[in-house]
Amino acid sequence: MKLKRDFYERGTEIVARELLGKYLVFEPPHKHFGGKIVEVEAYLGENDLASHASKSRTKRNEVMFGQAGHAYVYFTYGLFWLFNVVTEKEGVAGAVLIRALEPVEGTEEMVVNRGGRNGHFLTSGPAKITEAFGIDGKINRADLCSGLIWIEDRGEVIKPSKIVAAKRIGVDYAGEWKDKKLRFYIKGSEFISKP
DNA sequence: AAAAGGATCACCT
DNA sequence: GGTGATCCTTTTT
Repeated sequence: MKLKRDFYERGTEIVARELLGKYLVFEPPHKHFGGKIVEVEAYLGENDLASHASKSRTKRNEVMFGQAGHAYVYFTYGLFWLFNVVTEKEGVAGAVLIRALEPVEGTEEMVVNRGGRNGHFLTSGPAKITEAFGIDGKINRADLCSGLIWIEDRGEVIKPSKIVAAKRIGVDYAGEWKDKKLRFYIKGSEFISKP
């Protein structure tokens, strides 16, 4: 069942943990993609130097301050789109970066989108996911409580003992925040982006 | 180890 | 309104 607003409208870290084992579903016209979330990162509010929200409100990051349950999709390194989910009450910044999926539905189309790559190369990284699904800036600000893209609970429960907390990837510029254990993944999954 | 690539932001004029 | 450094990555050497 589709996650509702109140799931997202909580603390970023708990939302991140609970997104593990849920399914990201994207349905553009005549297509259907689905994948099980196996790795995420929490990006907190204005104090978190790794978070875009740390430089207070800008045109780019304002969606992070808005209503929970919306998509925050941004472009980086001149090449890649990254998909995040907005958390916290309206007015409080927060987002969860979806870093890795286990491909489940629409995999043939994903292979095409990924230039013929297959297996664990399909969605084992945040920019690989968006390429595989065909997600780009048009999805930015989309409401995950509507019909284009959403996250659903299929009844799987990930035991706390199967969840690993680790430092986030690619944020070594973030001073004292760079080593905080705000990255979470399912232990043993072959689809995570980095061990 | 490093290139690929463009939007964004901080900081100038 | 222009400039330059930077970036929540991926792929290839």
